[in-house]
Amino acid sequence: MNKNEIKDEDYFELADFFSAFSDSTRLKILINLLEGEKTVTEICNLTGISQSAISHQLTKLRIMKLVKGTKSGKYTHYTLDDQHIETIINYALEHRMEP
Amino acid sequence: MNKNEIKDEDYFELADFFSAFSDSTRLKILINLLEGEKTVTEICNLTGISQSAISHQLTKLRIMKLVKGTKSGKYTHYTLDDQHIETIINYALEHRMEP
DNA sequence: TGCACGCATGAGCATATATTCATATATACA
DNA sequence: TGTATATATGAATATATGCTCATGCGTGCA
Repeated sequence: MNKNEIKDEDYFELADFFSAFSDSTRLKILINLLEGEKTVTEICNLTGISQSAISHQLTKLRIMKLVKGTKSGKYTHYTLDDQHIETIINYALEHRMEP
Repeated sequence: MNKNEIKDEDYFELADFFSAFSDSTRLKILINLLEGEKTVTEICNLTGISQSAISHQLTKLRIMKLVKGTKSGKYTHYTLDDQHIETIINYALEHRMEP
C-alpha cells in the first residue's frame, strides 16, 4: 500500500487499532481467549485481575470489535472476534524474542 | 508460543511495543521512513507536524529501538531500525481494509 | 565572527486512560 | 421468594501521554 493512499483519518484508525494491544490487561485477555471461549470470571481467575477492570476492558475490546460476548444465563461467554489477533500477537512475540 | 511461557513482565513489554504504533504522529513518522532515510525537518514537512512534536516522538521511537538517528553536520538522518515495522503496519492496514 | 538553521529537550498544561469503589441488573438455586 | 452469583457500568482518582512554548547547543555560511 502506497503512503499517499493513506488519509489522515486512516492514521487515527490505525493508531486506535494498535492501542487495543497497548495495554497489558487487554493483552492478557486476548491471549487467554486464544485458547477459546471464556467467561468473565474465568478470565479474572486466569489473570488475577479484578472483575471490574476485566469487564471495563472487555467492553473496550467489544467496541473495537476484537472480542464478542454471548450471554447465556448468568454468564457471558467471550470469544475472539477478529482472525488477525493471533497472527499479530504471535508476530510481536517473535519480534520480542530477537537478540 | 504457549501462553504459559509468557511471564507477567512480558505482557508489559509487549504492550510497550504495541504502544509505539498507537499514536498517529508516530505512525506518520514510521510510514514516512518506510520510503527511506529522512531528516527531522523533512519529516515535519511531509507530515505537517511541528518540529518539537516530531522530535519528541522521534526520541521515543529511538528509545523503543524502532528508529535510529545518525548525526551528520547539522542534520540528523533517521532510518527505521526494526525490520518488522513494515510487516506489522502492512498487516494492520490490510486488516483495516476488511468489510 | 556572528547569525541562521537543524535539532533536542525541559516545563507546563490539557487530555486520555486504567483502576477501584459502589452499585445496578439479571439469573439460578436453596 | 430470598439470597448468592455473574456481569456491567458510572463516578472518582491517579497516572500517563502528547502537545506547545521556550530555550539551549552545535554547525555552517555570509
